[in-house]
Amino acid sequence: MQKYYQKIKNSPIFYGMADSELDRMLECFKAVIKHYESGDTIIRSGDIITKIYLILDGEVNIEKDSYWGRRIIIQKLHENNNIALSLVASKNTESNVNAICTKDAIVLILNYEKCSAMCQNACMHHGAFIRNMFKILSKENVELIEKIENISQKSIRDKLLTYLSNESQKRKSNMFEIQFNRQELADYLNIDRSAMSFELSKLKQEGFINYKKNKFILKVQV
Amino acid sequence: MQKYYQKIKNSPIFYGMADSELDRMLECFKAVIKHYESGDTIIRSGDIITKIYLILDGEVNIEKDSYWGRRIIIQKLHENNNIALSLVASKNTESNVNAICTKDAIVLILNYEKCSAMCQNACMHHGAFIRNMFKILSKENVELIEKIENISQKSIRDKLLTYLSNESQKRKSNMFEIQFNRQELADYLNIDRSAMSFELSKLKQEGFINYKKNKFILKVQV
DNA sequence: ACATTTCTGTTGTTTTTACAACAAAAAGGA
DNA sequence: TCCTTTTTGTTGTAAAAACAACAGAAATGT
Repeated sequence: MQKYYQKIKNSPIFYGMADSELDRMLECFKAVIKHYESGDTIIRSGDIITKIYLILDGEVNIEKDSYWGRRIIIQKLHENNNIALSLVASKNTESNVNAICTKDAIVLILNYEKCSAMCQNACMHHGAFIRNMFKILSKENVELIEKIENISQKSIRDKLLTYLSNESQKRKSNMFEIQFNRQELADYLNIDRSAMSFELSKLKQEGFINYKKNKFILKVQV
Repeated sequence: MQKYYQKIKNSPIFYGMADSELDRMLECFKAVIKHYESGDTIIRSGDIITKIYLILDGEVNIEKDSYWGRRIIIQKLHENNNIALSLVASKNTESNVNAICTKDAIVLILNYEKCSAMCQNACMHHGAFIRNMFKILSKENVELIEKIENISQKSIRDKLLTYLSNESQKRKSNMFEIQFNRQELADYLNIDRSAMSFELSKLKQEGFINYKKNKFILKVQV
Protein backbone atom coordinates (compact mmCIF):
# COMPACT_ATOMS: atom_id res chain seq x y z
CA MET A 1 0.00 0.00 0.00
CA GLN A 2 2.75 2.39 1.03
CA LYS A 3 4.33 1.81 -2.35
CA TYR A 4 1.36 3.40 -4.08
CA TYR A 5 0.68 6.08 -1.54
CA GLN A 6 1.67 8.96 -3.78
CA LYS A 7 -0.50 7.67 -6.61
CA ILE A 8 -3.46 7.27 -4.30
CA LYS A 9 -2.91 10.73 -2.90
CA ASN A 10 -2.94 12.25 -6.36
CA SER A 11 -6.12 10.52 -7.40
CA PRO A 12 -9.07 12.87 -7.93
CA ILE A 13 -11.12 10.70 -5.62
CA PHE A 14 -9.03 11.93 -2.67
CA TYR A 15 -8.46 15.41 -3.99
CA GLY A 16 -7.80 18.09 -1.42
CA MET A 17 -7.18 15.79 1.53
CA ALA A 18 -4.28 16.05 3.94
CA ASP A 19 -2.20 12.93 4.61
CA SER A 20 -3.77 12.30 7.99
CA GLU A 21 -7.25 12.54 6.51
CA LEU A 22 -6.35 10.26 3.68
CA ASP A 23 -4.98 7.67 6.08
CA ARG A 24 -8.18 7.64 8.04
CA MET A 25 -10.27 7.39 4.89
CA LEU A 26 -8.26 4.42 3.66
CA GLU A 27 -8.71 2.70 6.99
CA CYS A 28 -12.39 3.51 7.09
CA PHE A 29 -12.85 2.08 3.60
CA LYS A 30 -10.79 -1.00 4.41
CA ALA A 31 -8.73 -0.19 1.34
CA VAL A 32 -6.68 -2.93 -0.28
CA ILE A 33 -4.46 -3.07 -3.34
CA LYS A 34 -4.96 -5.80 -5.88
CA HIS A 35 -2.98 -6.65 -8.99
CA TYR A 36 -4.62 -7.89 -12.15
CA GLU A 37 -3.03 -9.29 -15.29
CA SER A 38 -4.06 -8.52 -18.82
CA GLY A 39 -6.99 -10.77 -19.61
CA ASP A 40 -8.23 -11.04 -16.02
CA THR A 41 -11.89 -10.48 -15.32
CA ILE A 42 -12.26 -7.95 -12.52
CA ILE A 43 -16.04 -7.91 -12.53
CA ARG A 44 -18.31 -10.36 -14.27
CA SER A 45 -21.85 -9.54 -15.35
CA GLY A 46 -24.17 -10.81 -12.64
CA ASP A 47 -21.73 -10.23 -9.77
CA ILE A 48 -23.03 -8.47 -6.70
CA ILE A 49 -20.93 -5.35 -6.30
CA THR A 50 -20.33 -3.61 -2.98
CA LYS A 51 -16.87 -2.21 -3.55
CA ILE A 52 -15.45 0.61 -5.63
CA TYR A 53 -12.41 -0.08 -7.76
CA LEU A 54 -9.97 2.73 -8.39
CA ILE A 55 -7.47 2.10 -11.16
CA LEU A 56 -4.00 3.24 -10.12
CA ASP A 57 -2.27 1.88 -13.19
CA GLY A 58 -3.04 -0.21 -16.27
CA GLU A 59 -6.05 -0.46 -18.52
CA VAL A 60 -9.52 -1.90 -18.08
CA ASN A 61 -12.35 -2.31 -20.57
CA ILE A 62 -15.97 -2.14 -19.55
CA GLU A 63 -17.65 -4.58 -21.86
CA LYS A 64 -20.91 -6.29 -22.39
CA ASP A 65 -21.59 -9.51 -24.22
CA SER A 66 -24.77 -9.24 -26.19
CA TYR A 67 -27.22 -12.09 -26.00
CA TRP A 68 -25.97 -13.13 -29.39
CA GLY A 69 -22.34 -13.23 -28.34
CA ARG A 70 -21.03 -10.02 -29.82
CA ARG A 71 -18.72 -7.92 -27.67
CA ILE A 72 -19.62 -4.32 -26.95
CA ILE A 73 -16.94 -2.07 -25.48
CA ILE A 74 -18.72 0.50 -23.38
CA GLN A 75 -15.71 2.34 -22.04
CA LYS A 76 -11.97 2.05 -21.85
CA LEU A 77 -10.62 3.02 -18.45
CA HIS A 78 -7.18 4.07 -17.27
CA GLU A 79 -5.29 5.47 -14.29
CA ASN A 80 -7.56 7.40 -11.93
CA ASN A 81 -10.76 6.06 -13.47
CA ASN A 82 -13.06 4.07 -11.26
CA ILE A 83 -15.08 0.95 -11.84
CA ALA A 84 -18.52 0.40 -10.39
CA LEU A 85 -18.86 3.74 -8.64
CA SER A 86 -22.19 4.55 -10.24
CA LEU A 87 -23.37 1.01 -9.68
CA VAL A 88 -22.61 1.01 -5.97
CA ALA A 89 -23.83 4.55 -5.47
CA SER A 90 -27.16 3.87 -7.10
CA LYS A 91 -27.68 0.81 -4.88
CA ASN A 92 -27.96 -1.14 -8.06
CA THR A 93 -25.69 -3.84 -6.79
CA GLU A 94 -25.85 -6.40 -9.56
CA SER A 95 -23.43 -5.64 -12.34
CA ASN A 96 -24.68 -5.99 -15.89
CA VAL A 97 -21.28 -5.45 -17.46
CA ASN A 98 -17.89 -7.11 -17.43
CA ALA A 99 -14.72 -5.31 -16.39
CA ILE A 100 -11.81 -6.88 -18.21
CA CYS A 101 -8.20 -6.00 -17.55
CA THR A 102 -6.51 -5.25 -20.89
CA LYS A 103 -3.12 -4.12 -19.59
CA ASP A 104 -1.67 -5.32 -16.26
CA ALA A 105 -3.35 -3.20 -13.63
CA ILE A 106 -2.99 -2.06 -10.05
CA VAL A 107 -6.34 -1.43 -8.43
CA LEU A 108 -7.28 0.14 -5.12
CA ILE A 109 -10.42 -1.45 -3.74
CA LEU A 110 -12.64 0.50 -1.35
CA ASN A 111 -15.42 -1.01 0.67
CA TYR A 112 -17.95 1.73 0.14
CA GLU A 113 -20.88 -0.07 1.79
CA LYS A 114 -18.99 -0.44 5.06
CA CYS A 115 -18.16 3.17 5.33
CA SER A 116 -21.33 4.82 4.15
CA ALA A 117 -23.35 2.62 6.49
CA MET A 118 -21.74 3.49 9.81
CA CYS A 119 -19.66 6.52 9.25
CA GLN A 120 -19.20 8.07 12.65
CA ASN A 121 -15.56 7.85 13.51
CA ALA A 122 -12.92 9.16 11.16
CA CYS A 123 -15.14 10.37 8.40
CA MET A 124 -15.62 14.00 9.07
CA HIS A 125 -14.10 14.06 5.64
CA HIS A 126 -16.66 11.87 4.09
CA GLY A 127 -18.12 15.16 2.89
CA ALA A 128 -15.07 16.06 0.85
CA PHE A 129 -15.03 12.52 -0.46
CA ILE A 130 -18.62 12.68 -1.63
CA ARG A 131 -18.00 16.01 -3.33
CA ASN A 132 -15.06 14.49 -5.17
CA MET A 133 -17.05 11.48 -6.26
CA PHE A 134 -19.84 13.75 -7.33
CA LYS A 135 -17.50 15.59 -9.63
CA ILE A 136 -16.12 12.34 -11.02
CA LEU A 137 -19.58 10.97 -11.70
CA SER A 138 -20.70 14.10 -13.46
CA LYS A 139 -17.66 13.94 -15.70
CA GLU A 140 -18.37 10.31 -16.50
CA ASN A 141 -21.88 11.30 -17.34
CA VAL A 142 -20.72 13.86 -19.86
CA GLU A 143 -18.38 11.27 -21.38
CA LEU A 144 -21.16 8.72 -21.73
CA ILE A 145 -23.27 11.28 -23.56
CA GLU A 146 -20.33 11.89 -25.85
CA LYS A 147 -20.07 8.19 -26.56
CA ILE A 148 -23.78 8.14 -27.36
CA GLU A 149 -23.19 10.97 -29.77
CA ASN A 150 -20.38 9.05 -31.45
CA ILE A 151 -22.28 5.85 -31.99
CA SER A 152 -25.54 7.56 -32.86
CA GLN A 153 -24.20 8.74 -36.17
CA LYS A 154 -25.79 7.24 -39.22
CA SER A 155 -22.89 5.96 -41.26
CA ILE A 156 -19.47 4.53 -40.58
CA ARG A 157 -17.96 7.68 -42.02
CA ASP A 158 -19.99 9.93 -39.73
CA LYS A 159 -19.14 7.83 -36.71
CA LEU A 160 -15.45 8.05 -37.49
CA LEU A 161 -15.51 11.78 -38.15
CA THR A 162 -17.54 12.48 -35.03
CA TYR A 163 -15.29 10.31 -32.89
CA LEU A 164 -12.11 11.78 -34.31
CA SER A 165 -13.29 15.36 -34.06
CA ASN A 166 -14.39 14.78 -30.47
CA GLU A 167 -10.99 13.33 -29.64
CA SER A 168 -9.31 16.24 -31.38
CA GLN A 169 -11.38 18.69 -29.34
CA LYS A 170 -10.50 16.94 -26.10
CA ARG A 171 -6.78 17.03 -26.84
CA LYS A 172 -7.07 20.57 -28.17
CA SER A 173 -5.05 19.56 -31.22
CA ASN A 174 -5.77 18.25 -34.67
CA MET A 175 -2.92 15.79 -34.20
CA PHE A 176 -3.38 13.12 -31.59
CA GLU A 177 -3.02 9.48 -30.71
CA ILE A 178 -6.05 7.32 -30.05
CA GLN A 179 -6.31 4.75 -27.31
CA PHE A 180 -7.95 2.00 -29.33
CA ASN A 181 -6.50 -0.41 -31.84
CA ARG A 182 -8.64 -1.00 -34.92
CA GLN A 183 -10.65 -3.91 -33.59
CA GLU A 184 -11.31 -2.11 -30.32
CA LEU A 185 -12.32 1.08 -32.11
CA ALA A 186 -14.72 -0.92 -34.25
CA ASP A 187 -16.21 -2.53 -31.13
CA TYR A 188 -16.49 0.87 -29.50
CA LEU A 189 -18.28 2.38 -32.48
CA ASN A 190 -20.30 -0.80 -33.11
CA ILE A 191 -19.15 -1.26 -36.65
CA ASP A 192 -17.31 -3.89 -38.64
CA ARG A 193 -13.54 -3.60 -38.46
CA SER A 194 -12.81 -4.21 -42.10
CA ALA A 195 -15.51 -1.83 -43.24
CA MET A 196 -14.06 0.74 -40.87
CA SER A 197 -10.55 0.24 -42.21
CA PHE A 198 -11.87 0.71 -45.70
CA GLU A 199 -13.64 3.92 -44.73
CA LEU A 200 -10.50 5.21 -43.00
CA SER A 201 -8.52 4.68 -46.19
CA LYS A 202 -11.14 6.55 -48.17
CA LEU A 203 -11.06 9.45 -45.74
CA LYS A 204 -7.28 9.52 -46.06
CA GLN A 205 -7.41 9.40 -49.86
CA GLU A 206 -9.98 12.18 -49.96
CA GLY A 207 -7.71 14.27 -47.78
CA PHE A 208 -9.94 14.63 -44.74
CA ILE A 209 -7.57 12.86 -42.40
CA ASN A 210 -4.15 11.33 -42.22
CA TYR A 211 -2.97 8.57 -39.95
CA LYS A 212 -0.36 6.02 -39.27
CA LYS A 213 -1.29 3.33 -36.80
CA ASN A 214 -2.80 5.13 -33.83
CA LYS A 215 -1.56 8.62 -34.68
CA PHE A 216 -4.18 10.70 -36.44
CA ILE A 217 -4.27 14.12 -38.04
CA LEU A 218 -7.53 15.87 -38.81
CA LYS A 219 -7.05 18.01 -41.89
CA VAL A 220 -10.42 19.76 -41.91
CA GLN A 221 -12.58 21.11 -39.16
CA VAL A 222 -15.66 18.92 -39.11
CA MET B 1 -43.89 28.79 -5.95
CA GLN B 2 -46.14 27.95 -3.01
CA LYS B 3 -48.44 26.20 -5.46
CA TYR B 4 -45.79 23.62 -6.25
CA TYR B 5 -44.34 23.34 -2.77
CA GLN B 6 -45.51 19.77 -2.21
CA LYS B 7 -44.09 18.65 -5.55
CA ILE B 8 -40.76 20.27 -4.83
CA LYS B 9 -40.70 18.74 -1.38
CA ASN B 10 -41.27 15.27 -2.81
CA SER B 11 -38.55 15.59 -5.38
CA PRO B 12 -35.59 13.27 -4.82
CA ILE B 13 -33.29 16.26 -5.08
CA PHE B 14 -34.60 17.52 -1.72
CA TYR B 15 -35.13 14.11 -0.19
CA GLY B 16 -34.96 13.95 3.60
CA MET B 17 -35.15 17.68 4.26
CA ALA B 18 -37.44 19.35 6.74
CA ASP B 19 -39.59 22.24 5.54
CA SER B 20 -37.42 24.86 7.17
CA GLU B 21 -34.33 23.40 5.58
CA LEU B 22 -36.00 23.24 2.19
CA ASP B 23 -37.06 26.87 2.47
CA ARG B 24 -33.54 27.96 3.13
CA MET B 25 -32.19 25.85 0.29
CA LEU B 26 -34.67 27.36 -2.15
CA GLU B 27 -33.69 30.83 -1.07
CA CYS B 28 -30.01 30.02 -1.24
CA PHE B 29 -30.42 28.66 -4.76
CA LYS B 30 -32.53 31.64 -5.83
CA ALA B 31 -35.11 29.13 -7.00
CA VAL B 32 -37.70 30.20 -9.56
CA ILE B 33 -40.52 28.42 -11.33
CA LYS B 34 -40.80 28.65 -15.08
CA HIS B 35 -43.46 27.32 -17.44
CA TYR B 36 -42.64 25.96 -20.86
CA GLU B 37 -44.97 24.99 -23.67
CA SER B 38 -44.63 21.95 -25.87
CA GLY B 39 -42.13 22.83 -28.57
CA ASP B 40 -40.21 25.37 -26.50
CA THR B 41 -36.46 25.15 -26.39
CA ILE B 42 -35.27 25.16 -22.79
CA ILE B 43 -31.60 24.83 -23.57
CA ARG B 44 -29.95 25.26 -26.93
CA SER B 45 -26.66 23.66 -27.89
CA GLY B 46 -23.94 26.22 -27.31
CA ASP B 47 -25.67 27.94 -24.39
CA ILE B 48 -23.60 28.63 -21.31
CA ILE B 49 -25.29 26.78 -18.46
CA THR B 50 -25.03 27.79 -14.83
CA LYS B 51 -28.40 26.65 -13.55
CA ILE B 52 -29.97 23.31 -12.81
CA TYR B 53 -33.45 22.61 -14.13
CA LEU B 54 -35.70 20.32 -12.16
CA ILE B 55 -38.76 19.10 -14.02
CA LEU B 56 -41.82 19.24 -11.78
CA ASP B 57 -44.26 18.29 -14.50
CA GLY B 58 -44.35 17.67 -18.24
CA GLU B 59 -41.90 16.10 -20.63
CA VAL B 60 -38.56 17.18 -22.04
CA ASN B 61 -36.36 15.58 -24.68
CA ILE B 62 -32.60 15.87 -24.60
CA GLU B 63 -31.66 15.96 -28.25
CA LYS B 64 -28.74 16.60 -30.46
CA ASP B 65 -28.73 17.66 -34.08
CA SER B 66 -26.02 15.87 -35.94
CA TYR B 67 -23.83 17.90 -38.25
CA TRP B 68 -25.86 16.52 -41.10
CA GLY B 69 -29.20 17.57 -39.66
CA ARG B 70 -30.48 14.29 -38.28
CA ARG B 71 -32.09 14.40 -34.85
CA ILE B 72 -30.75 12.18 -32.10
CA ILE B 73 -32.86 11.74 -28.98
CA ILE B 74 -30.48 11.12 -26.12
CA GLN B 75 -32.97 10.95 -23.30
CA LYS B 76 -36.61 11.56 -22.57
CA LEU B 77 -37.13 13.26 -19.22
CA HIS B 78 -40.14 13.57 -16.95
CA GLU B 79 -41.24 14.69 -13.51
CA ASN B 80 -38.36 14.70 -11.01
CA ASN B 81 -35.69 14.38 -13.67
CA ASN B 82 -33.17 17.16 -13.94
CA ILE B 83 -31.60 18.89 -16.89
CA ALA B 84 -27.97 20.00 -16.97
CA LEU B 85 -26.98 18.71 -13.54
CA SER B 86 -24.02 16.75 -14.83
CA LEU B 87 -23.06 19.61 -17.08
CA VAL B 88 -23.03 22.21 -14.31
CA ALA B 89 -21.42 19.87 -11.83
CA SER B 90 -18.57 18.99 -14.14
CA LYS B 91 -17.88 22.70 -14.74
CA ASN B 92 -18.43 21.95 -18.37
CA THR B 93 -20.62 24.96 -18.81
CA GLU B 94 -21.28 24.96 -22.53
CA SER B 95 -24.14 22.70 -23.46
CA ASN B 96 -23.70 20.49 -26.48
CA VAL B 97 -27.28 19.29 -26.48
CA ASN B 98 -30.74 20.79 -26.88
CA ALA B 99 -33.44 20.42 -24.25
CA ILE B 100 -36.80 20.57 -25.99
CA CYS B 101 -40.11 20.64 -24.15
CA THR B 102 -42.38 17.96 -25.64
CA LYS B 103 -45.32 18.29 -23.25
CA ASP B 104 -46.14 21.51 -21.39
CA ALA B 105 -43.76 21.62 -18.47
CA ILE B 106 -43.26 23.24 -15.09
CA VAL B 107 -39.61 23.62 -14.23
CA LEU B 108 -37.86 24.64 -11.03
CA ILE B 109 -34.65 26.50 -11.81
CA LEU B 110 -31.82 26.50 -9.28
CA ASN B 111 -28.83 28.76 -9.45
CA TYR B 112 -26.22 26.19 -8.54
CA GLU B 113 -23.19 28.38 -9.22
CA LYS B 114 -24.36 31.03 -6.76
CA CYS B 115 -24.77 28.64 -3.93
CA SER B 116 -21.80 26.38 -4.34
CA ALA B 117 -19.53 29.41 -4.62
CA MET B 118 -20.34 31.16 -1.36
CA CYS B 119 -22.21 28.72 0.74
CA GLN B 120 -21.87 29.91 4.31
CA ASN B 121 -25.27 30.94 5.51
CA ALA B 122 -28.20 28.59 5.30
CA CYS B 123 -26.47 25.66 3.71
CA MET B 124 -25.59 23.42 6.56
CA HIS B 125 -27.75 21.17 4.49
CA HIS B 126 -25.76 21.51 1.38
CA GLY B 127 -24.30 18.17 2.44
CA ALA B 128 -27.63 16.38 2.26
CA PHE B 129 -28.26 18.10 -1.04
CA ILE B 130 -24.97 16.88 -2.52
CA ARG B 131 -25.67 13.36 -1.35
CA ASN B 132 -29.04 13.47 -3.06
CA MET B 133 -27.61 14.78 -6.27
CA PHE B 134 -24.92 12.16 -6.10
CA LYS B 135 -27.52 9.46 -5.99
CA ILE B 136 -29.43 11.01 -8.86
CA LEU B 137 -26.31 11.29 -10.99
CA SER B 138 -25.34 7.69 -10.36
CA LYS B 139 -28.78 6.57 -11.43
CA GLU B 140 -28.55 8.63 -14.59
CA ASN B 141 -25.22 7.03 -15.25
CA VAL B 142 -26.69 3.56 -15.09
CA GLU B 143 -29.48 4.64 -17.42
CA LEU B 144 -27.05 6.04 -19.97
CA ILE B 145 -25.17 2.77 -19.99
CA GLU B 146 -28.45 1.00 -20.59
CA LYS B 147 -29.16 3.27 -23.52
CA ILE B 148 -25.72 2.48 -24.91
CA GLU B 149 -26.56 -1.19 -24.60
CA ASN B 150 -29.79 -0.68 -26.49
CA ILE B 151 -28.33 1.16 -29.42
CA SER B 152 -25.17 -0.94 -29.58
CA GLN B 153 -27.06 -3.94 -30.85
CA LYS B 154 -26.25 -5.01 -34.37
CA SER B 155 -29.61 -5.20 -36.09
CA ILE B 156 -32.92 -3.40 -35.87
CA ARG B 157 -34.43 -6.59 -34.48
CA ASP B 158 -31.81 -6.88 -31.74
CA LYS B 159 -32.17 -3.22 -30.82
CA LEU B 160 -35.91 -3.61 -30.46
CA LEU B 161 -35.68 -6.82 -28.45
CA THR B 162 -33.00 -5.39 -26.18
CA TYR B 163 -34.93 -2.18 -25.64
CA LEU B 164 -38.20 -3.99 -25.00
CA SER B 165 -36.69 -6.56 -22.66
CA ASN B 166 -34.92 -3.80 -20.72
CA GLU B 167 -38.19 -1.91 -20.40
CA SER B 168 -39.92 -5.09 -19.33
CA GLN B 169 -37.28 -5.69 -16.67
CA LYS B 170 -37.61 -2.15 -15.35
CA ARG B 171 -41.39 -2.42 -15.04
CA LYS B 172 -41.08 -5.94 -13.70
CA SER B 173 -43.76 -7.10 -16.10
CA ASN B 174 -43.90 -8.51 -19.60
CA MET B 175 -46.77 -6.14 -20.31
CA PHE B 176 -46.00 -2.46 -20.33
CA GLU B 177 -46.48 0.84 -22.05
CA ILE B 178 -43.57 2.65 -23.67
CA GLN B 179 -42.97 6.37 -23.48
CA PHE B 180 -42.03 6.90 -27.12
CA ASN B 181 -44.15 7.11 -30.19
CA ARG B 182 -42.77 5.31 -33.24
CA GLN B 183 -40.78 8.21 -34.67
CA GLU B 184 -39.30 8.99 -31.26
CA LEU B 185 -38.41 5.37 -30.63
CA ALA B 186 -36.69 5.23 -33.99
CA ASP B 187 -34.74 8.38 -33.16
CA TYR B 188 -33.83 6.95 -29.77
CA LEU B 189 -32.57 3.70 -31.27
CA ASN B 190 -31.02 5.46 -34.25
CA ILE B 191 -32.90 3.55 -36.88
CA ASP B 192 -35.33 4.30 -39.67
CA ARG B 193 -38.92 4.50 -38.54
CA SER B 194 -40.45 2.59 -41.40
CA ALA B 195 -37.85 -0.16 -41.20
CA MET B 196 -38.57 -0.36 -37.48
CA SER B 197 -42.32 -0.60 -38.02
CA PHE B 198 -41.71 -3.39 -40.48
CA GLU B 199 -39.51 -5.26 -38.02
CA LEU B 200 -42.10 -4.81 -35.26
CA SER B 201 -44.75 -6.39 -37.49
CA LYS B 202 -42.47 -9.31 -38.20
CA LEU B 203 -41.79 -9.82 -34.49
CA LYS B 204 -45.53 -9.77 -33.90
CA GLN B 205 -46.20 -12.24 -36.72
CA GLU B 206 -43.50 -14.56 -35.46
CA GLY B 207 -45.07 -14.50 -32.03
CA PHE B 208 -42.23 -12.89 -30.09
CA ILE B 209 -44.20 -9.83 -29.11
CA ASN B 210 -47.62 -8.32 -29.27
CA TYR B 211 -48.52 -4.67 -29.24
CA LYS B 212 -51.14 -2.11 -29.91
CA LYS B 213 -49.95 1.47 -30.15
CA ASN B 214 -47.71 2.00 -27.15
CA LYS B 215 -48.79 -1.05 -25.16
CA PHE B 216 -46.43 -3.98 -25.58
CA ILE B 217 -46.40 -7.59 -24.46
CA LEU B 218 -43.23 -9.65 -24.53
CA LYS B 219 -44.14 -13.25 -25.19
CA VAL B 220 -40.74 -14.82 -24.72
CA GLN B 221 -37.98 -14.17 -22.29
CA VAL B 222 -35.13 -12.77 -24.34
C1' DA C 1 17.98 -11.85 -38.24
C1' DC C 2 14.39 -14.95 -38.77
C1' DA C 3 10.06 -17.17 -37.90
C1' DT C 4 5.62 -16.63 -35.90
C1' DT C 5 1.88 -14.20 -34.49
C1' DT C 6 -0.96 -10.27 -34.39
C1' DC C 7 -2.81 -6.34 -36.54
C1' DT C 8 -4.37 -3.72 -40.52
C1' DG C 9 -5.92 -3.01 -45.24
C1' DT C 10 -8.32 -4.64 -49.56
C1' DT C 11 -11.77 -6.80 -52.32
C1' DG C 12 -16.07 -9.20 -53.82
C1' DT C 13 -20.51 -11.00 -52.25
C1' DT C 14 -24.51 -11.26 -49.38
C1' DT C 15 -27.42 -9.21 -46.18
C1' DT C 16 -29.40 -5.42 -43.99
C1' DT C 17 -30.85 -0.84 -43.76
C1' DA C 18 -32.29 3.65 -45.36
C1' DC C 19 -35.18 6.04 -48.16
C1' DA C 20 -39.23 7.31 -50.73
C1' DA C 21 -43.86 6.92 -51.70
C1' DC C 22 -48.05 5.65 -50.41
C1' DA C 23 -51.98 3.20 -47.77
C1' DA C 24 -54.34 2.52 -43.55
C1' DA C 25 -55.51 3.67 -39.01
C1' DA C 26 -56.02 6.71 -35.21
C1' DA C 27 -56.54 11.14 -33.07
C1' DG C 28 -58.25 15.72 -32.84
C1' DG C 29 -61.29 19.58 -33.96
C1' DA C 30 -65.33 21.92 -35.70
C1' DT D 1 -70.65 13.24 -37.16
C1' DC D 2 -67.35 14.34 -40.83
C1' DC D 3 -63.14 16.35 -42.19
C1' DT D 4 -58.33 17.17 -41.38
C1' DT D 5 -54.11 16.05 -39.47
C1' DT D 6 -51.04 13.00 -37.43
C1' DT D 7 -49.30 8.56 -36.68
C1' DT D 8 -48.32 3.94 -38.06
C1' DG D 9 -47.75 0.17 -41.40
C1' DT D 10 -46.35 -1.67 -46.11
C1' DT D 11 -43.75 -2.16 -50.20
C1' DG D 12 -40.03 -1.72 -53.75
C1' DT D 13 -35.55 0.12 -54.72
C1' DA D 14 -31.07 2.08 -53.92
C1' DA D 15 -27.37 2.45 -50.76
C1' DA D 16 -24.63 0.94 -47.04
C1' DA D 17 -22.83 -2.34 -44.02
C1' DA D 18 -21.57 -6.95 -42.58
C1' DC D 19 -19.15 -10.79 -43.62
C1' DA D 20 -15.57 -13.78 -45.43
C1' DA D 21 -11.29 -14.54 -47.26
C1' DC D 22 -6.96 -13.16 -47.97
C1' DA D 23 -2.62 -10.14 -48.57
C1' DG D 24 0.58 -7.18 -46.55
C1' DA D 25 2.65 -4.83 -42.57
C1' DA D 26 4.04 -4.56 -37.98
C1' DA D 27 5.13 -6.46 -33.64
C1' DT D 28 6.91 -10.08 -30.83
C1' DG D 29 9.85 -13.72 -29.25
C1' DT D 30 13.87 -16.61 -29.85
